[in-house]
Amino acid sequence: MSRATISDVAKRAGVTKATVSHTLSGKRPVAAETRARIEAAIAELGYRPSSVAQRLAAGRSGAVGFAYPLNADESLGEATEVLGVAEATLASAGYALVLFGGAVDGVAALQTFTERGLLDGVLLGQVTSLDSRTSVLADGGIPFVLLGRTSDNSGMSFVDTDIDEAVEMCVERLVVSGHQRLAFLHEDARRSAGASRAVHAYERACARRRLRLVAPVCPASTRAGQEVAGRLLQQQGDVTGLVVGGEGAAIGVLHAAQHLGLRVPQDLSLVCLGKTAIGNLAPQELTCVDLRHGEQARQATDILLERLGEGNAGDQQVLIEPRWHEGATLAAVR
Amino acid sequence: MSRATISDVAKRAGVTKATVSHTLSGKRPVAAETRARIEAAIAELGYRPSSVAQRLAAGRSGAVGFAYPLNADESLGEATEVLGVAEATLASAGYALVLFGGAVDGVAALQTFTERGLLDGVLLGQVTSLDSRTSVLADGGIPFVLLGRTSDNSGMSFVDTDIDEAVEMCVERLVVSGHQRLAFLHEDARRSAGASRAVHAYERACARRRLRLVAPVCPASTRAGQEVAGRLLQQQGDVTGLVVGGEGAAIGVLHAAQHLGLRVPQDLSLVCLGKTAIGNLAPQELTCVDLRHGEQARQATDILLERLGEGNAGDQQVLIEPRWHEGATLAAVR
DNA sequence: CTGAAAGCGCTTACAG
DNA sequence: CTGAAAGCGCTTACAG
Repeated sequence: MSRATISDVAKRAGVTKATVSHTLSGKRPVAAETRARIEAAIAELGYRPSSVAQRLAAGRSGAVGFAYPLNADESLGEATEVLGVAEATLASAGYALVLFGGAVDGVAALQTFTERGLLDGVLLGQVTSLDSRTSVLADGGIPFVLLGRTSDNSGMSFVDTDIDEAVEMCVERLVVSGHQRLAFLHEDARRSAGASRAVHAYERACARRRLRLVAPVCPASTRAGQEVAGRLLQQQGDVTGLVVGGEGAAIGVLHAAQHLGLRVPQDLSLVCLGKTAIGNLAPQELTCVDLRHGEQARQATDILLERLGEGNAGDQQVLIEPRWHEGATLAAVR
Repeated sequence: MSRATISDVAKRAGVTKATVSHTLSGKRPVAAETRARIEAAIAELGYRPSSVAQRLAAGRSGAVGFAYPLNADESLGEATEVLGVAEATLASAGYALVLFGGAVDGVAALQTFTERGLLDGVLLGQVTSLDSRTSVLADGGIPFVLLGRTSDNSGMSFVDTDIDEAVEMCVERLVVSGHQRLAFLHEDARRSAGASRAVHAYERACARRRLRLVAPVCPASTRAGQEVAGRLLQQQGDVTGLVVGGEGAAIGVLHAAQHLGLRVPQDLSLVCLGKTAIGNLAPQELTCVDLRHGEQARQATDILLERLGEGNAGDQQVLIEPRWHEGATLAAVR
C-alpha cells in the first residue's frame, strides 16, 4: 500500500492523467461531472501530488533558502523574529524555507544547493559590506533579496532597516530632552555595514548640532556594555545621555549604572537602537527605537515571492521606517 | 545557456548517461580513462546534478523537516542553539533543513509536506505531553525523532534532557550548602511535559529530604520571575534558596532581590534550570545546570540520519545527562 | 471539454 | 567495464 499516484487516480476516475492534473491546477476547464468523479477518486485513494515530481516537471523547486548564521549570540532576538516571519510568509505562499545557518561554509553550501537547482530563490540575512554570497547567487542567476545591504547594491533588491534615521531619532530625542553631553556605544564600524552606517550617522548628527563627539567601540554583549559604559561614566562623568547599539549592550549599561550608583533615568538617560524580545530581560523597560526586523523580513519575503511569481518584477530597494518606543530610561536632563 | 544536464555530459564524453551517473555515485566500477573523460566534461560544462531529478528517480527528497515554533519569547536561547546545531549536522550529511515554525497550522503544514513526499524525515521540537504531530507522522510512515517526549513514547525515538536529574541536582547542591528553606519557581505543569516532570521531581526531592514544599507557578519571562519572586520573598521571608526554571525568570528573580535589598548569593541563593546564551544577559553569572540543548539536537539529528540511512535501525530513547555549571549565585547559608 | 504523448533529469535493473 | 531502456510522477504543448 504505497502512495497513490496521479495514474491511479486517473484510472479510477476513468480519465487521463492530463485531466487529473488540470483539475488540480485549474489551468484549463474541466466539466463539473468529470471534476466530481476525479475529486471522489482523490478522496478515496488519499492521493497527494508528489512535490518532487511536480517540481521536476515544472522546473521549479518550491523551496526558498534563507541564509542566516545562527551562531551569533548578539542577535538572538532578531534571529527568531526574522526566521519566524519569513517562514510564516513563505508557508502561506506554499513555499518551504530551507535554512542555511553555517557562517564558515555558508557560501559553499548555498552554492551547492542553488547549483543543484534545489532553491527557487534566496533570502540573505546578516549581510556584510562586501558579501561574497551575492556574487555566487548573481552568477547562478537565482533571484535573491538582501535583508540589509552591501556597499554596492546596484542591480540587487534589498530591504534594510533605516539605521541612519534611527540614530538621528535617538540623538534628537535626547537633545530635545535637554541632553548635551552624549555618547554612542557602538560595534566596531568594520564589523558590519550597519555598524559603519550608524557611526557615520551619529557623527553627522553631532556635527550638525555642534555636540562633542564621544563614540567608544562596544561589542554587542551585556558584558561589553557593562565594561565600556563603566569606564566611560567614570572617565567622562558629565555624560548624561547614552545611545547604545543593541539591547544586549544596553542591559549591560544598566548594570554599570547600578554599580556606580547612578539612577536611570534620573541621573543618566539611555536610548537603545533596536527592539526585540531581548528587551524583555532588562531590569527596566528600555526606551528605544524599533528597527522592525519582523516587518523587514515580511517585506523582503514578499519581494522575493513577487519575483518568483512573474519574473519580470524589477529590483526593489526598501528602507523600513523606524518607530520610536517610549520606555522608562529617558528623562529630561536635570 | 541553461544548465548542463547529464545527457550533455554523456554526449561530450562519448558515453551514456548510465556511465556518467555511476561515476558520480560510485555504485559500479568505471575505467580510469573513461572516468577521466567524464570528469573533464563535467568540469568543462560546469555540470551539477539536479537534486530534484535525483530525488524523483531515487524516491527520496534529501530534506529533513524541523518543526520548531519560533513564536515563544521564552525559548530564544534554546531555539537558536538547537536550530544551529541541527542545521550544521544535517548539512554535513548532505541534507537540507526545512523549517516549520508555525504553532497553530504546524500540524497541517507538516502533514501537507510529508504527504507530498517532500520530507525524508522529521525532527520534532517543543514537544507537548499529547502531541498530535506524532500521530500524523506515524500514520504517514515517515521517520521522526522527538526533541523531548510525550506521555507515551512507545515505538518512538526521542532525545530529551534529563530534567528529573537536573532538578535533583539543584536541590542537592542547595541542601549541601546548608539551605533548608527552598522554593521552586516553575512553569505551569499543564503547559508542557517537561514542566510537569520538573514539578514532580521537585516534589520527590523535597519529600525524600523532608523539606517544606514551596513551588509557585511562574511563567518563563523575566517580568513573571520578578513578580513571583517578589511576592514569595515578602510572604515567606525565611526562604534562602531558590530553584528557577529558565534563565529569563532567573534574571527576574535577581531584579526582585535587588529591589528588596537582598544580596545574591549572600542573602539568597539561586540556581537555574538551563543554560543558554540568555544567561549572558544576567547581572551576575547564574549558577545553573546545563541541560545541553545543543547536545540534545546533535544526538537527535544523528539518530534520524541513522534511520534514514539503513531503515532498520530500531527506536532509540536517550536522556542527555545534565551538567552542573558553577556561577556566582549560590553560596553556603549563613 | 478531453486525450495521447513527449518530456523534465536523473537512477537502476537487465544484458552483454 | 559499458550500453540500451524503462521508469520515478508529474506538466504541458499539440490535437481533436
